[in-house]
Amino acid sequence: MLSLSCTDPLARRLDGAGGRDNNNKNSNICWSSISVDDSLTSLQWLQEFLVLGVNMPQQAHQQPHLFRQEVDSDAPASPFTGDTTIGLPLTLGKSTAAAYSRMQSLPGIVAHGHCPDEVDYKTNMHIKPPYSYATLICMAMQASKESKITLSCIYKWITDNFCYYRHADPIWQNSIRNTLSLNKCFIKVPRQKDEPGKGNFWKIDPQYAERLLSSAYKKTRMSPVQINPTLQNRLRVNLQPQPRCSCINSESQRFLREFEEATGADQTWDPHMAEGTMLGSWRVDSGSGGNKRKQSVGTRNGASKVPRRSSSPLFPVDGQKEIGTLKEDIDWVDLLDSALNRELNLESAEPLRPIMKEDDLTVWGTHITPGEDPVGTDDIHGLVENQRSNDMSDFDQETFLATAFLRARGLKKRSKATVISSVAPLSTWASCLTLNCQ
DNA sequence: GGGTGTTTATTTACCC
DNA sequence: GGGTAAATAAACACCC
Repeated sequence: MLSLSCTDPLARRLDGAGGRDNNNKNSNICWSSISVDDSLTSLQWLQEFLVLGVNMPQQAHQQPHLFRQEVDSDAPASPFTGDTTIGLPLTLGKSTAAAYSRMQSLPGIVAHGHCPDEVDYKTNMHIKPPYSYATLICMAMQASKESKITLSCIYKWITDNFCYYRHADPIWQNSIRNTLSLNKCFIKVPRQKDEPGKGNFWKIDPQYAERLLSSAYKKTRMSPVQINPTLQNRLRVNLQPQPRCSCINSESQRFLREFEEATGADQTWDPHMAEGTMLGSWRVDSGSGGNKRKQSVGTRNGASKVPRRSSSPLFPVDGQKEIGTLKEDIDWVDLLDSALNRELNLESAEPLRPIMKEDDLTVWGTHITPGEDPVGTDDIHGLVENQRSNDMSDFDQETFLATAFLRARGLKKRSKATVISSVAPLSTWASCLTLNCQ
C-alpha cells in the first residue's frame, strides 16, 4: 500500500513555481531538479500520471498530428493530444517536461512508448484547445473549401472539431465575432442582395498571409489549458492551485513552427499552403486591445470590480492565491492501481534496443553525426532510424525530423525534456526517453 | 427575438 | 515595468 504525502513537497514545488510565467520557465527546472524522492512524495505526479498515462496505447500512433497529413478529416490535428477521459486536467500547472520527469521516476511506466500528453480535442470536452480564436477561425476557413465563410459555418466547424466548444459557455461565439471584427486579417465580404441567409461572409486578407509566409510565426500566445466547467462541477475536487496551466509552452510552439518552416513537414492544416491562412501571427489593429482606452467606467453592471474567472475553472480565483489542499477524498490508491494496470498492459510491446554508437544514423539521405552528447538526442536519432526499419510510422519520422532539427539549431544542450516536449509527438518521445534510462 | 456585427473596457500573458 | 496581443465581457445597433 502506498503512503502518499502531498503537502510538503507540493508546497515546496509550488513555492518555487509561483508567478504567472513560471509554468513555462520551470519546465527545465523541474526536469533537472526534482528528485525521485520528491516526485514520489508529491501527489501531483500522480495526478499528472493519471491524466497523461491512461488510454495511451490506442492513441500513440493513431492520433492526428499537426505534421501529419490527414486523409479524411478537416479537423485540426491536435499536435498535443492526450486522453483526459477520466476527467482530470492535463498537467495541472506543470509542463509536460515536469510531469514527465515525475512519471519517469516510476519504474515501468515510461518504458513502454507512452504518449503522455496528447489530447484529442475533437472528442475531449474538458480541455480548451490551445488555439487562439483567430487561429480557430482560420482553421475553419481553410477547412471550408470556399473562399469565404459565414459566421455560422465558423461556429459549426469549431463545434464539430473541438468538443470543448460544444459544451462551453457560448460566450466564445462572442469572442469569435469580436475577433473577426477587430482582426485585420479577416475581411468581411458582404452578402449579395439576392443571396439568402444571414450575415456576411468572411475571408482572410491575403496580404497578411504573404507577410506570414515571408516571416516566421514570431509570436504565439498560449492559452492556458482550461477545463470545461461541467467537468469542474462533476469532479468537485479542489486541487492545489497553480498559477497557470499550460500543456504547451510558447517556446515549444516556437520550436514547432521553426521546425515546420525548416522541414516543410506535412500538416493536416498547412498555414503555408492555405491562401490567407495564418497561424499565430495575427496582426491586430494597434488601436485595439491593451489598455489604451483606460477609462474609469466602473463596471457595466454597476458592481465593483469583479475578479476575472479563473483560467482554469478547477481553480477558483481565490484558491489560486494560496496553497490549497485536497479538500475532498480521492481514492488515490485505486486510481493509481487502475492507471498502473493500464500501463502494464503495454508490457507486451517489444523492448527497444539500446542505441549503439556504431549505428548508422543516416535518415533519408542525411547522416547525423552521432556521439556528441552522451545521453542526448543522439539516442533519439538512433532509435528513430532503427525503428524506421521496423515500419516506423510517420509519427516517429516526424519525431526524428523534429529532433534533428532541434539539434541542428544547437538545442542539444537543452534538457532532454525540453527538447523532446518541444516538438516531438509524445508517443514517441516516451519511447526515446526509454533509451536514456537504459 | 435571435443572429450578427461593432465597439468599448478590462484583464492576462508574453516579449523586450 | 511597459507595450501589446489575446481573451473575456458587455452593451448596443442592425437586420431578417
